[in-house]
Amino acid sequence: MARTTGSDGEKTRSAIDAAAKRLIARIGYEAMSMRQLAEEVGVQPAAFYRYYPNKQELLFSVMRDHMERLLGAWQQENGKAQGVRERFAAFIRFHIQYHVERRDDVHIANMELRSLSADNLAIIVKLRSTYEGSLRDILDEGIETGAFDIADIALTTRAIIAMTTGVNVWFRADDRLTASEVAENYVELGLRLVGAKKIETIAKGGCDVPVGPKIRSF
Amino acid sequence: MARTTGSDGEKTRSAIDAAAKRLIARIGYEAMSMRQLAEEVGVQPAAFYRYYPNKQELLFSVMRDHMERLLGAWQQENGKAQGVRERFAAFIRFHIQYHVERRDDVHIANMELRSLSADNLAIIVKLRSTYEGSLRDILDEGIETGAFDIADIALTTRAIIAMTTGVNVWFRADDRLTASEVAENYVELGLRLVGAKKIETIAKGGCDVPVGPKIRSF
DNA sequence: GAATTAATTGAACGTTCGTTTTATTAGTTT
DNA sequence: AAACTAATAAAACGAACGTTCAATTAATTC
Repeated sequence: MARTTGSDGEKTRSAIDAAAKRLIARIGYEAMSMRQLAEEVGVQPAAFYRYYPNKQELLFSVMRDHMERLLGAWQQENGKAQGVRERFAAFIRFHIQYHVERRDDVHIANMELRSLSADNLAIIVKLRSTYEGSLRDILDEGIETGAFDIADIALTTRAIIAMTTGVNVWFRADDRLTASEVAENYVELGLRLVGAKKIETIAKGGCDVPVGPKIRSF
Repeated sequence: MARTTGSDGEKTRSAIDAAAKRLIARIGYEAMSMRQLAEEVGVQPAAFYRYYPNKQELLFSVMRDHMERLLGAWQQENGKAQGVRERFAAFIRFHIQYHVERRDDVHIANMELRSLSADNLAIIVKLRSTYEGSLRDILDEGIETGAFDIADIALTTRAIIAMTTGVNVWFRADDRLTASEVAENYVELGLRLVGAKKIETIAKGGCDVPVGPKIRSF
């Protein structure tokens, strides 16, 4: 046999992408064989090479696409919020929602950096630090305006990224908490981390009574 | 050739362990070949099988040993601290110090779970949740005694674990912060996360003025 | 010093790896 | 309907994989 009836380059390409994401997220890039990928797509291994020059380029493409989509989505969201506190909350909401919605993409981006070639790694790391830098900018602004109380910005930025990204490890859609409930919990945790003062508190010069979300664990 | 002069089973075993940890941490379990490992040790590939039945058992051994060492070390540390607040601080200090001291072990434990067989995974996951459970116990106690203010214990536990474990990703020994400086910063962040009240505050029924460590970022 | 055990080598096993080449058919254009 | 392009299959490439086996030498025991 050769070309199959109803075969379509675009459909095959996206089928390859989808299958690759699933497989890489599940078993890892190194563990995924091209034959495994081909079978998942329902095609012979050789067909892959019409769409990508090699396995490495597939991984890079998946990660680059994800990072650019992530950055674009956040830039769109970033403009909406008014005030540092709300911008900070918006970042955390966005970050967690996005992570939950595109689990595989995010998981690959977090786990497969070491499988990238040196050149590709440099590109992805740059995109990643652009994204993380946008959180840092919010913390900077929060300090300048006096809304936040932060001892070490770089360290706190990393702490928040790690904390929120960690959701991806344990979150399941059928859990007791929905994605937005988790997000709201993390907004509160984040506000605590940055030492956010209540808006009235800043004006009055008073002090905060900690208020958390109403959801309690069992 | 056959047995080499000065060859010693114990030394070879620990050389294999050390090389394996380095390699797996650096390039990953799947990416590490037995020939690569053997060369790193300075031995022929076949020599490995005198010490481990197969590659999987090596990974499992590395991870089990690490988890048991971690648990043992924390149990030793756990008894010392007085009061919930100090116990909590001790956990964070311990966790970060241990992570910094045994980077490779921790990195492997975090990254290579998916490369374990089902049976081995179950054992490691159990050890892991025992460790994380000991943090949760501290949070529970903090809530009961009124020292902490936490909306969702399970979620906050995970947030703290993720935040502190994340140190391993970016910490370098030659960074601007020493391990214990980082640890102290994270103790403050942790206390914020759990809504810890100052000891005097609890008695007086007053409110907190956030106080962070003195180290500022540049 | 002979017998035994410990530690390793060198060569090979069959399998799977990522990838390439060539041929063949499906769809599109002229 | 002929010519052309797109999309695939089938088969094979050499290299590398984890692992096994038999032979060999070093160290230890008797």
